[in-house]
Amino acid sequence: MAKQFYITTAIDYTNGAPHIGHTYEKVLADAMARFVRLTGREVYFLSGLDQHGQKVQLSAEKAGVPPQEFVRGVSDKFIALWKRLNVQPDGWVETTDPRHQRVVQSLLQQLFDEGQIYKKSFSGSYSVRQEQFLNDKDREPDGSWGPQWGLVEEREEENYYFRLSAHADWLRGLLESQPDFIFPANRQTQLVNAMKDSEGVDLCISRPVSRLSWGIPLPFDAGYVTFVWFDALVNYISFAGFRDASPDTSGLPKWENLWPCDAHVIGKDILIPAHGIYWPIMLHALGVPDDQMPKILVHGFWNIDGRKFSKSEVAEVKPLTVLKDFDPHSIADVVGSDGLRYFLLAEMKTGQDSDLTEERILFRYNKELADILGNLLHRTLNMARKYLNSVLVATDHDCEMHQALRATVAALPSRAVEHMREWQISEVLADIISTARQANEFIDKTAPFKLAKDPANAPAVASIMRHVVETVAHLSVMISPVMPDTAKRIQAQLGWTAPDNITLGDLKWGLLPDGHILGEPQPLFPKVLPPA
RNA sequence: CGCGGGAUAGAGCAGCCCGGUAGCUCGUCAGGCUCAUAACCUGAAGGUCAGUGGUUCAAAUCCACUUCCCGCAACCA
Repeated sequence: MAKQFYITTAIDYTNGAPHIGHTYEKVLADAMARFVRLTGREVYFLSGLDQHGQKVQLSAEKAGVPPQEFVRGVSDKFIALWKRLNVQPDGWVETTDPRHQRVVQSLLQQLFDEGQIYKKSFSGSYSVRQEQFLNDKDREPDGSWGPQWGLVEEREEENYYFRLSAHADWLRGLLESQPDFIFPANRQTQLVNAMKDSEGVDLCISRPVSRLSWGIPLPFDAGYVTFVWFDALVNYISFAGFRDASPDTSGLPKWENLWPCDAHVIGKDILIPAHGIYWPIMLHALGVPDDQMPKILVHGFWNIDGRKFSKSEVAEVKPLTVLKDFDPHSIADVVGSDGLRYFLLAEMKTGQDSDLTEERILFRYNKELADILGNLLHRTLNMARKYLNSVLVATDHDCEMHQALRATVAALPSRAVEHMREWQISEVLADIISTARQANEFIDKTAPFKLAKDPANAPAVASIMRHVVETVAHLSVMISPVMPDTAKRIQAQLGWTAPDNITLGDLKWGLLPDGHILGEPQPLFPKVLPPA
């Protein structure tokens, strides 16, 4: 079996409800997965949730429920949102899964046995209320500890550490020899720079059970649980069937078919140090060879009014007219789940930051989706019904404009593949909308609504209609990775269904055969107008 | 001299790697069309490409410096 295309997302922390940032990343990865499938390659898409840790434990206590119950509630919110937005991973991570815990413990035991994990003590300022050590970053401008920390005292604690520093030179070498380890390239530069002045610092991987009980116990010391890194990051391999000799591997894929990962899709906030330093070094320490290192795709953030997205600042945003707020559900309520998917992927150039504004959301929806694409289908089906009784027939009629339209459509797949080499989905979408514009222009220039007045022009009218309808059929397939529901709705109106396993290579002119009967026109994207 | 990104028509962006008198979408103004979700198509106005200096026959594009904006700053044990 050929190696599958393996794509993952960061796993989201189950401490609060999903917001637009979580949503973008999952929609991006989902569209990437669907696109790669459209090229004919098998794909395994993994996503999920990080459920352990201090904050979850505290939030659960505050809510007065056991952590399991708290985590379940938040997890279900993520699951419901992904379902609504057609984010469909093949594998689903929940770090409380026993299959995951077994792999984590096995890895830790291996590293402990090899002497890569050791115990040492640390002393520092400790906030009793927040149950955590503080550092200088947490101080107020005047150097004092803020009231949110409560009583701060000096405390000493023993913990387990992973010998991260022992592998720093190896990582520097890897970054030099594999310049495409991280995309976009400037992120790799940033990482290399960040490592220049790195000192010999090791990674703390544990917490005493007395402080943190909601986690995976260390296999070699029952007094501690695993702290974040060896729990969360390991999901990428534990749920990929790594070390699947354990008794229960039900539902897990075959490791040999997946690894190495083709794209760890993450936000720029967790590249350094987690995914850029800890993760490759962990893999290296575990014996993963250099040519089996994963690829990392770093995406940007959504800004609101030019500033970083933050809950406290949302209130200062200029008033919205039709959106309730920028919650993913609120946006989908107005422009639909595909409208939201389209906006997120059309608006952001993969790897960079973008602004999130109501104006842009409505523009993308009303102008591009409703006016250009939706209206194209609508006007065409309407004319086909009037002039052709909705039946496609063969004619010899042809001219330069027909040829030009066919050429544009024929070039779409290869252009899309080219753009997707750097995951520029926004460019693929721009091509699709541009093609729809060309089809609108084609209609205006050839004017079938005028030709139809004279029966002698019947072949020309039939040919024009057929060209536009065929174009829309191609567009429906091209746009399906981003708007899966819309693709189906377009096809339903065309009276056509693309085969489930259709690939870009199947997109030859003539998807709709002679005698094909078109369906009824129905506005695809009802306009969203602000209240008067 | 901490690191990275950005500064291009009223707005949002592309072009910069591989120098050759600036492009896309929206908005504005004017026109066309009438099949269509008051949708579609065409044309026009609008920019000395943040600033200064340098390299060059020629710079938005290369180099240096400056200004402003955004984000990050691994050791949260």
